[in-house]
Amino acid sequence: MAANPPVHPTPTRPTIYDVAERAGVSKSLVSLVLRGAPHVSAGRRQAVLSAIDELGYRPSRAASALASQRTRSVGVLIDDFRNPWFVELLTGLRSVLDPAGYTVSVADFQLEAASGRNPVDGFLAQHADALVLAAEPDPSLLRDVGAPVVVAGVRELGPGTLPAADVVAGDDECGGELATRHLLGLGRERIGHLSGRGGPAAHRRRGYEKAMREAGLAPLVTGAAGGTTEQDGYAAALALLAERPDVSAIVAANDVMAVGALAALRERGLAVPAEVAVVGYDNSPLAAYRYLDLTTVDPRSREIGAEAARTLLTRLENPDAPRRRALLEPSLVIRASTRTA
Amino acid sequence: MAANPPVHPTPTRPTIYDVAERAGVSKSLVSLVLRGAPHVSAGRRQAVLSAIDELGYRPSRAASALASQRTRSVGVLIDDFRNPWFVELLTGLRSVLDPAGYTVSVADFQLEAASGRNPVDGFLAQHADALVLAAEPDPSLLRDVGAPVVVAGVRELGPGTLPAADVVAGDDECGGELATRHLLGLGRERIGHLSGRGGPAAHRRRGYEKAMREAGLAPLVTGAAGGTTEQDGYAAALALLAERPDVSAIVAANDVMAVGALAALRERGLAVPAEVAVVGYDNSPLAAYRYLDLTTVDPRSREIGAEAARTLLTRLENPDAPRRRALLEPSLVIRASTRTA
DNA sequence: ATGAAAGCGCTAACAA
DNA sequence: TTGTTAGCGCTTTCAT
Repeated sequence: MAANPPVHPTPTRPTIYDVAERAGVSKSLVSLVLRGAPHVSAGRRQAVLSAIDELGYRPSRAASALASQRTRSVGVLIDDFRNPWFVELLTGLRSVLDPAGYTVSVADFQLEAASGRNPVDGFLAQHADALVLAAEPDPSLLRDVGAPVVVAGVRELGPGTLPAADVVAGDDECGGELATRHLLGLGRERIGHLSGRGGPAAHRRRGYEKAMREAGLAPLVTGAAGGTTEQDGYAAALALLAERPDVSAIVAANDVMAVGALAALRERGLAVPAEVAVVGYDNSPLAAYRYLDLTTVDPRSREIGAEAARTLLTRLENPDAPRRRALLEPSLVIRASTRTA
Repeated sequence: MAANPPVHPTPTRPTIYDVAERAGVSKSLVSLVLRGAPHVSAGRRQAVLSAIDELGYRPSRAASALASQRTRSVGVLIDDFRNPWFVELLTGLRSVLDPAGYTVSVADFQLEAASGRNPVDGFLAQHADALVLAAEPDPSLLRDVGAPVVVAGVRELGPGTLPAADVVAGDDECGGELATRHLLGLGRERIGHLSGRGGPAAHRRRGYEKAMREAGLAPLVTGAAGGTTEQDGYAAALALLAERPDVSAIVAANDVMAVGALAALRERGLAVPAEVAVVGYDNSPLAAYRYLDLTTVDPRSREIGAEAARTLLTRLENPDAPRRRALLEPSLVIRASTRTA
């Protein structure tokens, strides 16, 4: 069939060829200018730059990736977009990846899994140069990852997983201790803990238990087999109150669980912090809401992100460097939920 | 120079060539199998499939994008990762884009802007076939977007922007009315509104004002020049209370602002909902927290996402189809913050 | 139903 | 300092 002449002059995007022609140079020179090569004469560089501008040229990542076998991009796998702790992590990551010329693309583990896709595969198909895991993924997802992986924010992966990955995380055990000792320092002794499944929760729980034992007190944990949402926090708090109606303080495995606990306490007519003090974990935006004003452990997610990025860059330069494993020390943010007069 | 033999057997990923060789067919056939072409004999198809499996082959998106000039990917630009309304939107988008074989990649406008990058450029460089804007972006970012754009969730762009974009959004004006009429139906008459900058807030405000006028009441709006965060909500609520200490209900431009208002009301010793009823907007996860239990307008973000995706697919098939502009009707979710008795 | 061959837009030696 | 020249891995006519 005869092709109809296109109605609009085919808006095919300009290539280096077009730029080169317009600037009166070769494509290689254009490529050099784009990559900021050092030995290009000012005149030619300027010519190329204006040609780029006039044509509205944008380099094709696909072509560049194909030719160079690298994308200068890193894939970041977030645990769950609904838990906004990742925003700070991302900010930290970008603060070092951006200046280094890397692009970051993010995906949400929950969402991907819900679609029946393997998010790691997705990044690999996109030729991400490296992966950041801000999640505790199923080990099976990680077989044959050819790219360097940094686990950020989660202290440990399941047994046998990814021995080669670098890890940059908050010291959750220390954080659990910190929260508990704060409460002990306030004179509270009947301190319960709301926990959940998964590595981070387990470490936080361990910290709580350690602090309790060292104070000669018996730990009391609920919810350890459940999830870590607001609803789970609510349920775990009810369980705690049922088992020990006289609790005087609660350490939650994260901020949203702490909010769930607030609801349970209100239902039982217990005043916070007067009768029961509450500490969360994550220092999420939630904890700072005036209406909640939650004391919380700050894992310093932004710094974790920055450090993870640095680790990544190092690993990219030197694939055989020894495995890195950094634990950042958390700090405590004291707010109204533990402030007694 | 003589190439040193690589220390590790170069772990170069397999290509269609490798697959073809192993399966004893041509590269073209492999490509056909990958694309699910109809006229391939079962035997060869099987051979190719097992070769793929044995080799752990993953197609290179870069090569495919370059050769086919399409990526089957759409870029989604989120307003702000901190406001989790986008999660439902994304879920809706993916519910139709996934089955259609499209990949979605997301970026956060705030984060990108903070890095001094143009997020739209980023998507374009990645060869996204189309863009979804779940934000109200600066018009200047959108010059020369060669790809179809669908604006999702935000009703209107600034003047003169992107006349060619399709729009799928919630009817925010209707939502504002809905919230206000609900309060009026409860017998409240001294209803104030907390507003903020930007299109969505403006529409919601208009709905509130309309409902008030139709009820013969004088609207009272604060915060219209400010932001839309929890802090802004707190400040706007204080301003409202200063101007009209006897308010009996508050409509907030979104859920986080409503939470800010709760704090202000508590500070003033006003009981919710007994003395002051509060309505939010977005039906975000926040509103469902038991401790907050906020009546809120549900824009039906998931459906907006699905509809936006359908619109996108249509546009991709037919670039010259007439511009689409759909407004979904919001509904009200009634919770404790307006439940009297 | 299957194969051959010509690119897609760019990078990276190498040559000049 | 700049130009030439091969590909990178895949898609896509066009033959067969």
